[in-house]
Amino acid sequence: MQLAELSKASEVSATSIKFYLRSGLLQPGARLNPTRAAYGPEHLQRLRLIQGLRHVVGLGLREITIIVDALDKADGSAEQTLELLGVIQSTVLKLQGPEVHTVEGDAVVAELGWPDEPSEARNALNAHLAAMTTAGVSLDLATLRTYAVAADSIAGLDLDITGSKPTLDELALTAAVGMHMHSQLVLKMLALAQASHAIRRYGGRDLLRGTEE
Amino acid sequence: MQLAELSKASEVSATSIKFYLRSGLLQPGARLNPTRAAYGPEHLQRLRLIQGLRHVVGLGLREITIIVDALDKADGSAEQTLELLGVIQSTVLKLQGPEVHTVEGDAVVAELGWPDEPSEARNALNAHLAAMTTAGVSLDLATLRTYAVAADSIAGLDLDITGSKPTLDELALTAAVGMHMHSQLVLKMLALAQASHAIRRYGGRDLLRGTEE
DNA sequence: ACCATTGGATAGTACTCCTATCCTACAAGC
DNA sequence: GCTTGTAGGATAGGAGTACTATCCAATGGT
Repeated sequence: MQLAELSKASEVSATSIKFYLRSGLLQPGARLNPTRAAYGPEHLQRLRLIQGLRHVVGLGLREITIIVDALDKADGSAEQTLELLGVIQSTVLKLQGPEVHTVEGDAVVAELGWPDEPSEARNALNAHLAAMTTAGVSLDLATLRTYAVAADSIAGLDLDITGSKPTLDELALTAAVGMHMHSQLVLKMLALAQASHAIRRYGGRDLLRGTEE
Repeated sequence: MQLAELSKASEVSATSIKFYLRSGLLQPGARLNPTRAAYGPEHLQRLRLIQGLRHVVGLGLREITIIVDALDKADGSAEQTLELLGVIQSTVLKLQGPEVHTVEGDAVVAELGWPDEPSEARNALNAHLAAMTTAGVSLDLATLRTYAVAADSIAGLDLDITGSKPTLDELALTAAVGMHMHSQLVLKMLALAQASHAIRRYGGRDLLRGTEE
């Protein structure tokens, strides 16, 4: 398979494929001679992954690069695949941040019986709790506990990402799309729940109590 | 207060303020003469709102324009303030989408006893459910119910946005920052919960079951 | 041998969010 | 009254992202 064929099969323009090659998102094909290269099904798969991460999950090229690099490092062993899924989680859910520590985070972990181990997710939670305090958004431990219990009940459900995906690229795409879709679903469900509560409480009016009027 | 003073008070460069004026994000000041205008505290407030929406919530200028326009239409009555909060919710949580209808959405609303009324949030949920089906992300009703119950338990908590904010601009900023921070908190909590479940289940390894190796 | 194609590289486009600069009128001090 | 300086309007430029179009020499199939 050469460039034109790869382009047609993936529905990505030849120029865009060249662009991805230059950007390091796509491995170069096997060089046949100085001006020709052959691409295989792995390139098609990678292109599908890139397109999915780009247009379904909405990641930028820099973020896609992170996932693709992790993918190229992984060899298919369970350890490295778990590591890969961790990279995907932190990239899709934008967990990156400086290392922070908060008492509230520890309290939640202890209370829910979650393993007391450092992780990017835990650090992101801590960093966000600190940011909320900085931004002056009040948050008591009872609220946090409610969030944690809700998250705990959800978390048992959507881990079955790893059905029977033949390639790591497909696994990565399924995992990323699944994480993105589920997290967005939770957000939207939350929005509807809030709107519903507001309507039920105030009958569509009188939401404000302490305002003028 | 003239441009330079407004700039110093708001910590926004004079050129940026001019840019916001051109973009319609900031109302023009009271014209003193053809080349001079006076700005009041409402301009300072508006700038603080813009900066907060831009850098804390991470909205684009187009989205900020939507909120600012809703703000300028609102007169402080309860109805219009509720409407304003709806606009803020749908902008901050990115709920906009085409009108869709799904049976799952109706089932959730019925089951949770939420009022059976159309809303942007409900529509966004329906649209997202349809998108998940299209993307091939499996989702059974039991999972959806778990999400809904979790959302329901959370929703009762963070509606107390409307403490005693003297101006609509301050109310809008507090509401937007609160919604953003809480939704991100839920996402991060969910990530930690998932990571914790994974560690607890697999002891940090053997996450994969149906893969090679 | 020939002509289209390949792949490499450079430059340009579209979009967003500013920032720098220029210009002219006006205000205030002397 | 005159100079100096600042306001405010407008235009152009700049940085970042994600492509897209074009050019070109080497080459492969016919």
